[in-house]
Amino acid sequence: MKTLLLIDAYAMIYRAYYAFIKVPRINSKGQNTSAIYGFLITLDELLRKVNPTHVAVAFDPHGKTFRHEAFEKYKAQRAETPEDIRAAVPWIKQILGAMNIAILEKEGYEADDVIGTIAKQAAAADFEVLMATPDKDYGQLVDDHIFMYRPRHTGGFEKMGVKEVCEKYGITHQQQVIDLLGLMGDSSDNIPGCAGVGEKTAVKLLQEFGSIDNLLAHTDQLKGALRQKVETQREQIIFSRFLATIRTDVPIEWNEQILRRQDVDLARLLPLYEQLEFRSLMKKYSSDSLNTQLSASASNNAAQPTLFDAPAENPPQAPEIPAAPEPVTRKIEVKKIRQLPAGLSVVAIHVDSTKVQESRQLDLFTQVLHQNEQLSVVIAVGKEAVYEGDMTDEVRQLLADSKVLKVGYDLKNDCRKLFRHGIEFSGPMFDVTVAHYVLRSELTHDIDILSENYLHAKSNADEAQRTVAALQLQPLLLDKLHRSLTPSVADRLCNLEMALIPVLAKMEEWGVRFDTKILRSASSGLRDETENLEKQIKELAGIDFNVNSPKQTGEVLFETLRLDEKAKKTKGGQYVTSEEVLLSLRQRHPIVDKILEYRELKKLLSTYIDALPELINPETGKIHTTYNQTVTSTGRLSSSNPNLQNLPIRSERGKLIREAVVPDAGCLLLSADYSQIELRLMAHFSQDQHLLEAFRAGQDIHAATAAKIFACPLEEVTKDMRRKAKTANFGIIYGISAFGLAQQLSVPRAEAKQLIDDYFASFPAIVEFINRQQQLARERGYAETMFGRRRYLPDINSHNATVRAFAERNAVNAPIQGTAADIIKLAMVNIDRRLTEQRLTAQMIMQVHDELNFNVPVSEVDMVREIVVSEMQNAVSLSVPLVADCGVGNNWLEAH
DNA sequence: GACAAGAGATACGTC
DNA sequence: GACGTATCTCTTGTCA
Repeated sequence: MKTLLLIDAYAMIYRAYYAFIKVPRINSKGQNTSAIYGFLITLDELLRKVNPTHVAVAFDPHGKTFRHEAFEKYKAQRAETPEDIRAAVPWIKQILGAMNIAILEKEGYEADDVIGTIAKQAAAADFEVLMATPDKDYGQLVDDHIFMYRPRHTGGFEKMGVKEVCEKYGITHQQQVIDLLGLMGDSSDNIPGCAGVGEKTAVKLLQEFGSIDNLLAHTDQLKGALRQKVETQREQIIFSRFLATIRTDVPIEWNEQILRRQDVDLARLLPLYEQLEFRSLMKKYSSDSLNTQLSASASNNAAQPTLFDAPAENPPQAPEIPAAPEPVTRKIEVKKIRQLPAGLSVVAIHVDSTKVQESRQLDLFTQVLHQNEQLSVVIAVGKEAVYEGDMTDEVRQLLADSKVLKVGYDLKNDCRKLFRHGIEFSGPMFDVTVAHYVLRSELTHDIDILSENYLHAKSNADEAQRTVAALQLQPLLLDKLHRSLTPSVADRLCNLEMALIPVLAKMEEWGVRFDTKILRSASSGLRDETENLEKQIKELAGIDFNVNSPKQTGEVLFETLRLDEKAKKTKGGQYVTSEEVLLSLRQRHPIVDKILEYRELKKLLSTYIDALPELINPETGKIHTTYNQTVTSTGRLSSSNPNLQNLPIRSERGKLIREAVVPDAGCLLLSADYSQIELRLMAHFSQDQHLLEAFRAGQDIHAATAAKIFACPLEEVTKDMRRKAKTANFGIIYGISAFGLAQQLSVPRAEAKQLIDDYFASFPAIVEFINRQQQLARERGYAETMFGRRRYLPDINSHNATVRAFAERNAVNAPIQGTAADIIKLAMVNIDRRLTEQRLTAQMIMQVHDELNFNVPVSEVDMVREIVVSEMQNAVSLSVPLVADCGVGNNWLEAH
């Protein structure tokens, strides 16, 4: 059998060169011979292992190829070939010539086209063809006679036929390599592919659609981001496929003779090796006769270099580097604060944080910027502050002056820093990000983006420029708010949010104390338990896998153990392994319960027990969360770093974490939460008589609902009836569907539907309320809270039923959830004021949507309780009582 | 090719 | 319905 070895020269040279990159081979003349040496080593290994009867090495020509003509930029952005590689090529060609190995190079075509064409010709002549190259695109050429011979990074080569290529890439036909590369691209071959699509996604798409053509014809079957990517990059994908396609019709004549392997011409070869100082390679040929040849030819060496003196390729021109633009430094005039013009009413404030962000040392500097006759004051904190001047009494007065509007863009943070230094910062303030949140809660409120959108300012501003931008944005946003919401509504909402800023700043700054002993002692025990469970899970599965990986867990449950033949899949094509699904499989296999328990413990450990102690500030010994005032679209706050609004409470083991939330020494934790605030609002908004009565009578609202739905006396309501009524109540608030309700209750869809029908029949006023909210949203394009806070719902008139239904649920939920948020915010502002007025040292330290928590000195408990409960209950007046329950304890769990 | 960083998906904690 | 975080998986850029 005749065997033809075809080598892709550049691909192998690159590979060889980088193999020596750490310890390059430099000879005594300073020449880097890594590429040449590496290539020869590889060539030698190939010849020994394959022992071909025929061999050829293909090079890319210098000029343009047909691909360049199709696409000008093709390979334009490819990094310049390293000079050492350029210089190596003429040497390698000389050496190949001395070895009598055919060099293939065809103008207008790349090496892979030449190899593709010759390979097909050779296969037709009954050769076995091995193509030595690391490039993936050669996969498309393999057939019964043609194989890839890919270098393995562990050493050696892998012979790949049709079967191996298909297996490696997860495709069914080797020709799909073209489509695969067209989608995933190939950086080494400069094929762009579809950005954002890599190997995994490309394989998935090909498995589903078979080809690029079919994929592009059915992009409507794709979802989300992927669809976007594919649709916007249609042309690039098609072009990438073109680039990835190797030609097999290059006009070259099949000439078996020149490919035949011949003896090495040592008389030519050894002098080359001598010059390159490849002593070890020379030894391979050492024998007496060879030595004679060597010494005979050595005398000719002087003439040899001339062959290479004129390099085939010109060295690359050093690209012209444009001079870096001079950094624009704006000299900022520094003035003493006492020079402030009289009658000033608006000042922009910013506490600088560039130098010493978290310093708690008292060392303040101020700077005054003039901007359009208005003023902004930049206060730098820390010893290395860049600004001149001292923290004067004038600045202190300014910060506390109730006649000066303080404008800024992250005033909560500024408040925190000043508060930390005992400097009062109060009275009218205007944070432009918060104002913009009131205007359009669903958008982003980043100061740079606001500046860009409303002031057409350039991005990458520094803090001083941002402060000035805030000053300019203030009247603009105020005007927009007044026009959009009416002045009275806008002022009321704005005042509420702005008044909340220093309250939140204090809450964050005060922080929450955690008993780390409780957490640490729980940690080791739970870790043992999870490790134990993990072992058991793997034993039950019979294989080793990562239990933390939903993907692998799904494969174990539904492929290895075959627990459910019709298992649900996610959008991404994986098995759903959510708690809900697992609960339904508990009876099928003992592994299910183990996984559920493992997940519960793992969650507790990684999200809370092990994470929280890390977030304790060493200076204060407390955890200082961040309350985000501008993220939710409903008006709620959110909490992050850490999120203290989702500490566990439901599960037995989770309660331990709330036990770790403790007051300071000499203090108690006081916890007050609104009772059923959302359902009370529902009663208020809908004026449903039964609900109103039940709340006025102080009944258990879920039991009362059950009595109504199931048409029985209150005394006869069972636990299960109450549970269903409770779920239905929440479902109504969230605008849940029959499907969702069925899932929540794990009852058949029909039963859930019946429950909803009964609920609506029992509470017709609620049905009217829901219809009214949705109708209003359709007409106005937004939903609105009692305080006038808006949530815009552009999707309410969407033609897509799913999208529209989501907006419709929001139309009901947003006013309820949002009004509850408005109410507790108002209560927070009022409580803070009362505590200050009465000179109490109790600290409001946490807000969890319908609940407030305080660190209270024992002596103040009664007074604080009275203030908190009355301010919460009297924040607004509804048609039903607004009830706040209050408890006190030595930890959060006890206080509940 | 190995590695790190970032993005997206999945799951799950709260109200 | 509203969130934030941990983890895994995949893509991409960087350094060889």
